[in-house]
Amino acid sequence: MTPEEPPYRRIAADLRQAVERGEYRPGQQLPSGSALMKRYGVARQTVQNAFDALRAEGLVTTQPGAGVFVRTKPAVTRLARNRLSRAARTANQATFLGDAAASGFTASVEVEIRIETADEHLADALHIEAGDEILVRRRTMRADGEPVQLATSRLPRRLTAGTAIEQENTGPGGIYSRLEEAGVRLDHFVERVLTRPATVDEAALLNVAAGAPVLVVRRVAIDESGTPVEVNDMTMVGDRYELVYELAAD
Amino acid sequence: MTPEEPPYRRIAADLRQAVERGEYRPGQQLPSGSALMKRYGVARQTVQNAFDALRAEGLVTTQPGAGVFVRTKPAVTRLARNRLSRAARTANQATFLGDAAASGFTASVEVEIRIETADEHLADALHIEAGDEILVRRRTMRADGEPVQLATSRLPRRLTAGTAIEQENTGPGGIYSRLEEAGVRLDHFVERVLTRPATVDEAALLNVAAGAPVLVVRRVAIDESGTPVEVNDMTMVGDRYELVYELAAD
DNA sequence: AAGTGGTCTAGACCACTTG
DNA sequence: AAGTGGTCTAGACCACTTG
Repeated sequence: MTPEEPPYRRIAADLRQAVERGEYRPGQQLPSGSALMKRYGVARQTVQNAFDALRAEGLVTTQPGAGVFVRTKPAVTRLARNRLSRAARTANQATFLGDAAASGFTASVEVEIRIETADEHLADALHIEAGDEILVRRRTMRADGEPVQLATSRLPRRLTAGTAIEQENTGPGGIYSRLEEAGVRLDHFVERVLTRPATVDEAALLNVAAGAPVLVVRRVAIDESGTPVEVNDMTMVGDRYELVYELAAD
Repeated sequence: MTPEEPPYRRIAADLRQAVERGEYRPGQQLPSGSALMKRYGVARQTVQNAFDALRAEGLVTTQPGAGVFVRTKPAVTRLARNRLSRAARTANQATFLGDAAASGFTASVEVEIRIETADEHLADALHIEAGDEILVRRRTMRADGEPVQLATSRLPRRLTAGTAIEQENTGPGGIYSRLEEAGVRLDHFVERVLTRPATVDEAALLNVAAGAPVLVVRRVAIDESGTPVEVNDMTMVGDRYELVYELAAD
């Protein structure tokens, strides 16, 4: 670390404060690189370093050819993740479509369905044998056309063969309702939540900067006998999601 | 966007693949900037851009004066956040210390206790009047000496006056047990989880790069009459936490 | 003492957007 | 046509770590 703050950080701090004071509102353009070079008497790279820092913080977005703009905080998609009860399922259609509608978004989902065989990790998670057939549903969820979530569900093929779970449209209540119709009694779900920087592939699919925070949720559905029947890996754009959980006191 | 990939991205991609192939193991040093300048025939800044990209992804850490190193993935602190039941409380001491012990960390907590008055937002969240006295407990949690979480609890002073909640050490079961002893019947907790890039202040307190993902959790404790009795805002280092929630199927 | 990553200057070219 | 952000070169200095 240098003993005194490097120039690019001072420039970044000045711009940050200006935004916080409301001098530049969300969506508005910040001074251009050239303007800042003159104002501070620095080289191009120094201004670029300041822009990079502000972008990493998520305070601004940059549009090459156009300018640097204060980020408009998008309305949060509130995902009441405890809304997986039977009652909620029979009322709603698919979970994501319900959540998006509740948040005022136009939702769309793209589904790719495949039959694969389980590798060791997945076989372990689903209590099946490696090499067993599994049904894979890969989905891209969009809100107002913008991709906001990638999700991959995997279920033992033995549970899904001949059901609407292998169709694009799984019908009212989604795959959980179809599982129960097929005789599976769901008992509970376990969700593990973590965050990390987006990988390069995720960044491309979700249209965010590489390294931008994503929420990663693995949900496992467990039946009355304690057997896992579905593993759902979800990757959500950090900006667009807020997960809500309710926990009993006893 | 340039039509062909800029040189710094190709350098970053090469290094990423080398790490993925296992050529450089976690903790090991990557080739130095000078070595890469020669190997690729590029300027210092170009190598620096590659390093910056890999750091944003969280793949490497850089130590000025020493080198660029493959990040060692730290053992995850598994926070079974559904462990707020009465039974678990009476068994454990404080929640964080229990979690850390279960994950094999040496935990330490630094507490700062203050009495403040509620601003409008907080008064709204706690169902009290703006200006009412509140007890504020600001904590920094460390695992093996490294800061991993900042937490700020706020409770109406009326509930905490004369209890151990206003002491540094709140005793067995923590503040929830003290609240129940004082006649508060807890009913449930609501946790809202989101992620965002660390602010500059948080980054300094948590010893991470500005913009690194943090998990932000707001927990509200609600009593049997539906009144919120505590608001706890937590900021966790993204790398170090995995939150676990269990949801009933009906 | 030699090597490291971080930052800087001054100047250049590029693809792109805006009026 | 003028302006924008992104990237690059070539060279420099700095504080720091390593042997």
